[in-house]
This record gives sequence, structure tokens and C-alpha cells, in this order.
Amino acid sequence: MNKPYYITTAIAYTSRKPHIGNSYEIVLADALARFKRMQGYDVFFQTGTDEHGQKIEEYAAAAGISPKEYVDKVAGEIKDICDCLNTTYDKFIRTTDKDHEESVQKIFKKLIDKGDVYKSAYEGWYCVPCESFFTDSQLVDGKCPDCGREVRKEQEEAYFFKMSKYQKQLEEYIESNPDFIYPESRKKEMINNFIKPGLQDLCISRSTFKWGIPFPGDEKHVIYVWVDALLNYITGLGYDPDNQSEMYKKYWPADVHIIGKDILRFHTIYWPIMLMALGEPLPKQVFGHPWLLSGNDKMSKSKGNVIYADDLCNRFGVDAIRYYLLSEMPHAQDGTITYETIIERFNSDLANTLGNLVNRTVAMNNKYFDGVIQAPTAAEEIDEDLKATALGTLSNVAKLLDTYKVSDAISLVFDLAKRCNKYIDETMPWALAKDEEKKARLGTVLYNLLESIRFVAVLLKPFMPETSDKILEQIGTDVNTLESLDSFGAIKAGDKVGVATPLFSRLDVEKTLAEIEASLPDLNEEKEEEKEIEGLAEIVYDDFAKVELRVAEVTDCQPIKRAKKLLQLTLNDGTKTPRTIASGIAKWYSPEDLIGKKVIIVANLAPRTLCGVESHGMLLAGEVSEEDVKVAFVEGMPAGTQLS
RNA sequence: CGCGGAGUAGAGCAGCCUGGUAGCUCGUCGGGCUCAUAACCCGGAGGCCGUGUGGUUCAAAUCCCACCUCCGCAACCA
Repeated sequence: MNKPYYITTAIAYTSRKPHIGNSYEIVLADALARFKRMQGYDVFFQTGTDEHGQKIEEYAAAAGISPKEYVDKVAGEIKDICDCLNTTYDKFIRTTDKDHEESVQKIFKKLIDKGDVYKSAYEGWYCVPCESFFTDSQLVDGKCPDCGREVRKEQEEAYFFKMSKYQKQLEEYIESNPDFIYPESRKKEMINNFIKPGLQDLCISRSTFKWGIPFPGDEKHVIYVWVDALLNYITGLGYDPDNQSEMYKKYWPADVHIIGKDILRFHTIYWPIMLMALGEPLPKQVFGHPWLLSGNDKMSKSKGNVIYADDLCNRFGVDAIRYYLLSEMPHAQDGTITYETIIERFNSDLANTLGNLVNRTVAMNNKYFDGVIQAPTAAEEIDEDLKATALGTLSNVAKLLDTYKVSDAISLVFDLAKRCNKYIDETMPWALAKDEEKKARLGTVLYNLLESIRFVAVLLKPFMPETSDKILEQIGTDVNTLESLDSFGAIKAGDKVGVATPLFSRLDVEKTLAEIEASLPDLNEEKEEEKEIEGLAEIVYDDFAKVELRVAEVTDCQPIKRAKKLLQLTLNDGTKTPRTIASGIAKWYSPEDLIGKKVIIVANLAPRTLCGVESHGMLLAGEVSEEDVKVAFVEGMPAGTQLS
């Protein structure tokens, strides 16, 4: 009986087609899953899509289709990308799957019965004109922080989950399982930011939109999308609170959830607590991997630096992209992707080191022995180091993969390939070939090379499956198990090698970049489209007339402590009393840039306290791009001028 | 003074926990070789390891302190 191993990725939100940064996770998980399978584990590897929530309802509405139609389309795109990356998930779950939805409802019933869910016990201060709820701490002098009017205690109907009840239990679990949150730095973040200050009960229902799983016993509510999504890890195994499925018994608890570092909070706090409430064991480990950045920036449509996995695979081949992602991503820091570096790694690692090694070795065997693999009858001292390197690589790779150091692991495999290249220089087969008496030695050298390359191919299997197969075919063997790496000599003398075919043809850097450049003409068009969609609904004149715009002069300006993004401005708005406004422009402007300048402010905006500063109004600024904001300065109008 | 991480050759990174003459990949320069995809192998140049002529030590990239810069989390862009 093989030991079970359950590995998951986060399920992808079906808001839009994922970019290569989003796709890194599934490749990472796939490489781990493949390796575990080779190690003999009974692996269950799950991925899928997270399809509910307000955002999706809005996107669908904007696209003029139903939410279901919308998610069907995007889920299809996501699945296509997983497939084009050659990932071997065992299950692709969708949160709109019938059985998931039913199971989630059952689970909720159980939580409710258990008394961990309470309805509308949440009391808030309600401001009628603002239609908003506030907590005690949000109130300003006991009044509405938005408009300053009286608030009254009211209840909004919502369901809450008693997080706080499990706080201690969670702390104990984290304490006694030091590897649960990984890597370490993230663990500190979670503990210091969320757990130590005390857990708040979590609002687990929504009633302002419809696209979600109906709350059991209350039609007006849908289940909060995160809760729905997290449960996929057990509903995918057919979890049923009343009678557990065979799959669940076998695979739960998960060995590892592979997720992005941004959603660790949900996976290391909410998720464990939900499981505790259900009386189920907790996942053994949550690994928050870093992000893949495009150049120095996060990938975003408006920056025009989005790169998609399928485009890359079409251009460079799946394995080249898998290799890039897995080898280039640092273990605990964000990685970067650019076309230049892809081409660089492609040429130097895949074409030169690996591809050329296989090619020259196979070519020599064909040339000198008509393809027939010779028995290694003439060993020499110098062979030993090569063999030792080959034999030692697997255990080191395995060790590194246990702690998700995938890039280091791959690099060990390439070290072996480099050792082979060096061995060729050390033994100089072409020189041996000139001397008839050294035939046996020549045959031995080539045998050692072929066998070492077999080690490379087998070790490459989890990372570059297609390439691995191609190499094995060329070196004339099909022995590809990890066990076969316990000893040196699985290649059979007398067998024939295949035809030497380049695995990766070197790319011309400039030509390739030019081609890519040419294939990306539609960036501006997409930008335009997006802007149109984001426009607000039409308003009537009366609505506009409610906004009081005024010219004001900045008389003083300083940064606000504890707030990185805010500047505190003191303004002359034409009245006698100076006005204070907090504005989120610290990233783009320093106080000197603003003092003395005239700006346009919204003068009748309700005051609001931000990081301890009461802000009266806002100043107009334009978001040129996600990374650039420009304040609208005016000249030629005195402070106090009203605009209409 | 919110929490955490990073600052090492032109670029990207390792080393730091368990102090002992600074390492890898790419690039660059020189040499070797010709089996191979102008590939492969060897060697050189290039770093006062963010700053403090700071502390501990026989010895600090590594431990301690202060400061600077960048990033993430939290707060937050009215």
C-alpha cells in the first residue's frame, strides 16, 4: 500500500484569464506532485476554479451575460492553460459544481447546529443617509465618520462565525507544528498581524448580491465566497459531514496547500478554524510561494506587461517555460520574468548545456559504433567521479524538494549535465576513436555518458516531462524510475541509440525579441476598451450640482506618521479658516512640490478621519496609470473660486 | 518607534542559523578542443559583502547596536 499524498493549489478566481504569474503555482505544484508519484506516493493533486462572488456578478453584468455563462468561459480558459502547461492534476474542481455546492450547504448546516454560527447578532451603528454600518471604533465622536450625523444602533441581518472561540486552539496548533506556515517569515506576519491582536468573528454571509451558494435556511443570503472556496479542499474529496467518503478518509488531511503569499491569511487562520469547528484534522502544511513579476512590476493589463502562459508555450515550448518558471523563481523572494531572460536561459541552459550534451553523445555513438551501445569493459579511475556525481544527485534533489527549493533542485540536475560535458573533455572520445586499440575504452566512455544522461533525464521528469521522454528515446532506453538511479548501469549494451535530434534549437536573441514585439500590437486597443468599461453610469445635472468644487491654495503640507501613502495638506480655500485634507499622494509628491500651488478640491465632502487626521474634502488628481498619479493644478484663479 | 524581509563583482542569486582568508549562473577577456546546436572544457579580470575608520572577538558578509534605501503584511488613497 502506497502512502497517500494530497497536494492542492489555490483555486483560481474566474474573473479573467490568468497570466503567467498566476500560472506559476500550478506548475510548481505539478512538479512536486510528479516527483512524489515517482517516489511511490499515491498522489492526489487538485486544482480548480473559484467562481462565486460579487465581483463576478458585476463582471458578468458588464459583459451582458449571466454569471454562469461568464464563469464557464473563464473556467475554460483557466483549464486550457493548466493543460497547455502539461500539468497532471487529478481533479479540477469548480465551486459551481453541484456536489460542491451541496456539500458546502451541508457543512454549513453542521456548523450552525454546532452553535458556531450566529445570525444578526452583529450590532452596528447605522447611519441612515449613508446607508452604512460602523463599529464602535470607527465612529468619530460617537457620530457617523462619513457625514458626522447621528447614528443609531441597528442590526443588519448577517451570519457570523465564532472565530474567536478557536483562537487558543489555533495558536497551539501553530506552536506545536512549526512547519505549518511556511516559509517562516510569513508565519511571523500572520501571528503578529492577526492572531496576536485577537481574532474577530468572521462575517460569512452576504445579502447585497445573489451570485453565491444560498445560505441554508435563509434565502436572502449567500455564503461568503472565501468560505465557499476554502471548502473545495475537502469537498473535492467528496467530504460529507455525516458520512465520510473513502477518498476523504484516504487523503485528508492534505500534505500541503500550495498558495500565493497574498492569501496566507485565509489558509492559515480561517481555514484551520473552520476545520476545527468541523472536528476535522488540519492540513499539514501551507506553503506561501512568492510572486513572479514582469520586469520589476506586478503584471497588470494597464501597464501592458501581461504575459500569458499559452503564448509563451506556443513560442518556446512547454518544457522551456516550465523550466524557466521552476528554475528562475527564488525560494522565498519574488522572481521576475522578461523575454530577454527567457531566451537567455533557453540558450545557455537548455540548448547549450543540456541539448548539446545529448546531441553530441548520441551523435558519437552513432558515428563510432553505428548506434550500438557498447558494454563498459574498460573502466578507468577518471570515471569514478562522474558516476559518484550521478549516483549522489537524487538524494540531494529529494532533500531540496522537501522544502520546496525547486530551483536549487533543478540546478543540481544541470550540474550533473555539466559534469558530463566536462567528462567528454577529460576523456576526449574523438581522440580514442582514432586508435583502433582504444575501441573498448571509447565504448566505455560513451556508455558512461549515456547512462549519466539517463540519470539526467529521469531526474528531469518532474520538471520537463516531454524533454525527459525525448532524451530517453534518443539514448535508447525506457528505464525511467527513481529506483533505477540506485545503481549505475541500467542502460543495456547491445541496444541502439536513436537519431541525434536537437532538443532545443538556439534562439537568435534579437530576432526572437523582434518577433515578440511584432506579435503584441493590440496593447493600446485593449487599454481603450478597458477604460470604456470602467466608466461610471450617467448622472443628471442635479447630481453634478451637489458637488462643490473650489480652488484652494496649499499653504502647508506634511507627511502623516503611520501612513505611507498619505500627505496632510493645509489649504486656503478662500474662507478664513484653514482646511485640512489628507490625500493619498505621498508616493508621487513630496510636500515641497505642493506648497504654494493651487489645486481643485471637493469642498462639501463629508469629513473622514484617516490615520488620525481628520480630512475635510479631497483634492482632484488623475490616475494616469496604476503607477502614476498627477494632481490637477490650476493657475489664474484665486483661492476660493467655485467651479461649475 | 506597528510587524516582517532584503541590500554580496555589470546583471541575477547563494553563503549568514552552527564566525576563520568571498562563491554560483549569465555577461566580459584570454586559452584549449573539434564529437556537438559558433556548442563544450580551462583560466583571467571584476566585490573594502548598504552605511557607521560602531560594539563583541585572536578573527565578522556571518553575532550585537544605530542609521539609510527598497519590498511585503497591516493601516490606508474620500
